[in-house]
Amino acid sequence: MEDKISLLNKHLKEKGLKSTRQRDLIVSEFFKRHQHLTVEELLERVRKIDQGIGYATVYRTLRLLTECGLAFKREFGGSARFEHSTDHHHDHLICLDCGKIVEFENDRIEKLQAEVCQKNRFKLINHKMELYGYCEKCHGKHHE
Amino acid sequence: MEDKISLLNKHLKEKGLKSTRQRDLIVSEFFKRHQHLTVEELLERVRKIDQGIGYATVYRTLRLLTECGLAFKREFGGSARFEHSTDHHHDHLICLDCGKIVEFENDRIEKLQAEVCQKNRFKLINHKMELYGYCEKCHGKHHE
DNA sequence: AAGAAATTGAAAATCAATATCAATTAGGAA
DNA sequence: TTCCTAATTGATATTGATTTTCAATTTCTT
Ligand SMILES: [Mn+2]
Ligand SMILES: [Mn+2]
Ligand SMILES: [Zn+2]
Ligand SMILES: [Zn+2]
Repeated sequence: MEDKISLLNKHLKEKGLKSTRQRDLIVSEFFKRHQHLTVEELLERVRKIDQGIGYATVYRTLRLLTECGLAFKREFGGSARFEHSTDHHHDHLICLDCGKIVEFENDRIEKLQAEVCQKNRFKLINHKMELYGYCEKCHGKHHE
Repeated sequence: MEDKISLLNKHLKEKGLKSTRQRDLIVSEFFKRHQHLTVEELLERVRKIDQGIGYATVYRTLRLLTECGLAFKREFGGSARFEHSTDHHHDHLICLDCGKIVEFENDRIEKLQAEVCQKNRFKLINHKMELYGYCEKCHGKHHE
């Protein structure tokens, strides 16, 4: 977390941007743990500490983090979610019932995706793979 | 196309829904060829034939087709796109420059996805896989 | 032909996200 | 420190896509 914040500060300096009480709070809450948060959820958390944080400021801060490569924006449907950026690419399993998100990496799939692109003469830039289903707990529920 | 329309009529009867001039036109334009159309694009086409079609009616008709399994809704970013439903599941390659959409099926990837779900004890319901990049033509352009 | 229920188009409402703007704040220069 | 300017903030308005509302019209069954 410290290195992430110093990377951000470096970015701010370079771009002539400023460090503010609100920005610092939002960033430090965001980096507390690796999760996939909506703007709304992060806003809720920072407001527990500073009542007056504006809605737009959270949007702006997450955009800033995304732009400087410290956060990834995910569009799973509904509101966008943001997570800490990671060294390795990963994809997601999403529970249709409770919303649980599980991350996975699968090199074999990635290789096959590259093959598909080659076959179709596409230069692959990025991809989105989301597996939707029911997590163990929720699947159990459905069978009473 | 005929069978699709008779399937739709069957669905309408069952649900006590009606066949209208507008609905029929929108449906027949939609089924003319297999494409991935936005509401806007389909509206444009039907308005060449009937000026007065309202855009809410196109939304409503595409929702109807989706609900009765005759259309798939795709969310590639920006406005939603709709395509004819197909027997076999397929995924998409999307050109970031010209928007070209190429369909593909890859059983090996599907198998691996199922494996990932098993490993994580998820019951897989559906998935989304979109490969974004540059088609041959557009990749060429970028290297002048 | 009559009547009930569905449908239509226009306009308003919704939802997530972005832009606007006056007031405030940060941080480098003096 | 104090000044100054540019960046930032929060509230609010706006946007873009989609859905809803509603009065007028149409369909379809009797
Ligand atoms: Mn993740
Ligand atoms: Mn398709
Ligand atoms: Zn679950
Ligand atoms: Zn292209």
